[in-house]
Amino acid sequence: MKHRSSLAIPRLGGTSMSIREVAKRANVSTATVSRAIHHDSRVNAETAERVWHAIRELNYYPNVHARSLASGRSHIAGLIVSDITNPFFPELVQGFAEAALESGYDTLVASTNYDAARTSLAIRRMLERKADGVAIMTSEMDESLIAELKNRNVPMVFLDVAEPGRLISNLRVDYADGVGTAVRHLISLGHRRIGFLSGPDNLKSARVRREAFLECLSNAGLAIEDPRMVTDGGHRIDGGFDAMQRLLALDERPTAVLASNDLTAIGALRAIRTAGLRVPEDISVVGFDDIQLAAFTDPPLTTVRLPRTEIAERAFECLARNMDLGQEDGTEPVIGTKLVVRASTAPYHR
Amino acid sequence: MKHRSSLAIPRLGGTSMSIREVAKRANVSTATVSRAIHHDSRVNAETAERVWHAIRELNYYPNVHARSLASGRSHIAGLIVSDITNPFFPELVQGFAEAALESGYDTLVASTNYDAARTSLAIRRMLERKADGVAIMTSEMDESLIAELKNRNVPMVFLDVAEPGRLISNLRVDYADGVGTAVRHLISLGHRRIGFLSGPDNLKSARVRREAFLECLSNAGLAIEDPRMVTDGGHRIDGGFDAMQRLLALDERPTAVLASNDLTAIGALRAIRTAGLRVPEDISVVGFDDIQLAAFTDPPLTTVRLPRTEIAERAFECLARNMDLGQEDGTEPVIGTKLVVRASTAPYHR
DNA sequence: CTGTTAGCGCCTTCAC
DNA sequence: GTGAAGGCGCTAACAG
Repeated sequence: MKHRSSLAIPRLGGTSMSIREVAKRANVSTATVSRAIHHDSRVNAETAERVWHAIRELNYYPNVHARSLASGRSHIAGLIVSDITNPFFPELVQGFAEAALESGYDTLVASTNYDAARTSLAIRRMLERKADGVAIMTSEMDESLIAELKNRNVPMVFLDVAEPGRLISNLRVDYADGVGTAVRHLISLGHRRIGFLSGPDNLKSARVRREAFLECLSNAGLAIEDPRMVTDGGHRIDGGFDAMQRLLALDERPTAVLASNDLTAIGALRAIRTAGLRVPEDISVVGFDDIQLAAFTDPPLTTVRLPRTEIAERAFECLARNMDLGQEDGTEPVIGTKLVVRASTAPYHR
Repeated sequence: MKHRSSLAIPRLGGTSMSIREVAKRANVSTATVSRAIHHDSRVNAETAERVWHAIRELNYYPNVHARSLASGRSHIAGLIVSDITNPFFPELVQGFAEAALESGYDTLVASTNYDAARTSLAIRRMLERKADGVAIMTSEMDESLIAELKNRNVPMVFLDVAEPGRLISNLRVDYADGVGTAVRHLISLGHRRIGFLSGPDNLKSARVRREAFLECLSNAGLAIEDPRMVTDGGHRIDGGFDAMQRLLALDERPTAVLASNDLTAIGALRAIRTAGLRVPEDISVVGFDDIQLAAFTDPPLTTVRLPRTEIAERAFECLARNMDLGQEDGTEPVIGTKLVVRASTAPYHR
């Protein structure tokens, strides 16, 4: 019989005790301990109590790796985001991780940095760690890697970029509705010349918002003539700043602008003030997302709230449906938005 | 001989191929495959190449759980933060995760939400997942759980709250220096009545900043007479807003204020503007941290930069030192700060 | 209701 | 330089 040398020097990671010692202590087999831990109804209540007693006494807890290996389930939920540094994501991560935790899952977060190579890496890590399900909350996705996940029957949930299918869910955000509400809000305030600070064109959600904006204006009989009224703000503060400056330089500058996200709107706020104009007296500004900061800009930003915590929770629910409930089909919950009126919008007055 | 039923229905998580199939394909034993994977110098170069070829052909990658189980190392680095939703942390998480990834570690992030119970839970999870090292970047720490990590020889690194020791490192931020630079900056601009928006008193780093402020003023012969010039902003935007209002209500209001963090400063900015005053013309404001947002407030915030990415990288380095280099002692790197002068400070003029 | 036992996939000593 | 084989800690048949 071979023994792993029982080192005198404590090796890193230390030595934890195993199910066997609990078994010995409780005078049962390891199988029974395992059952007791999993609250298997077949074990005698008294026996179970004895086992739990031993567990507590020994301060034992299971080795998840052994468990994963034997059971084939890792109890890890993957979450892939674009950039945790973008204020949109932390709440998403938090909400997801929390929901996961409640169901006994740890969350493995990966950031793609909007980069294809890192996206592959992220998915690779999910595969390696054998994530039981993966939420992909980014738009840059690598089809072949996704296929790999699909092949291995890993449930997935996307944010607005996929069709639901077997083990694949999709959260559908009703951007059009959000944009519509915002535009109608501006129109009802008397604005007629409304500009749009769009997001990156390769972002589907950004395209959807822009299209919705255009359509909405057109429906209201306010179709845009000057194409320069729609300009790219890149979904970032500096981009929004530059884009707004472009709008301000127009002969007929807008009396109100809608931004594709809050960061852009914040940049716009600054550009307007830098130009010596006031918000909302001279120009009204509406954002999109309602990041925490939006309530604290100057003036506080009127914006369309995208409920990130709800998105996170729904996303996990979709996965849990497949992971824990044994369903094989995907779903497509719709995520609503809500206009939050603060102080960056006001009635038009010439 | 018993077989695990080879299901017709693909079970979740799918079936991945194992080292054995690679071995077969490369006409070697599993041991050799294992060695090749780990670049063990004892394997013949040609053999190794054959193995790698097979690996690529089969698109094989190792099962980390089996690996962890057998090797006793999880290649997981734990990171415990207070609140990922606080703008201070995302960059920290990102920097840490990136550094970890480069060394082949995945990061397990846990959020304590400033709550003791959740802190225990976080540490418990680290233990369960057998993290090879844990960075604890929060101040609420549970001594007994920490002891548990210590017992199991899990390397740890703290941010400014612990003494270094065996397998324990500590990052020491030179807050005093940062505060000093900021105060001297204000003094050199001619300010004499300087207020301080402090942080929560139970936060060691907040206390250090306040003490440093007091001492610095006193050294400059500007010791504060009115205790109301130092008031708690709670390290949050709304707290900063309220705190600043209190300062503004003073008979002799300050001509400049230093905030214990940027969030507080942002709240102060708003309070000042709301009161009809201007920054920096009427009051200068200095923040602390230099969160991304600081560059985009109005006016852009002069602040003391706390290099979060550097902190993150150093933290991982400390762990790696124990995890990978086999060192047993801890270290205590000093993290410097740097004054970033933007537009929220200006010379005093009556 | 409980015990026995064969793996899960990999690493690692030992023998060749 | 390579192979054989035990064991990491746990789960899940299967047998009682």
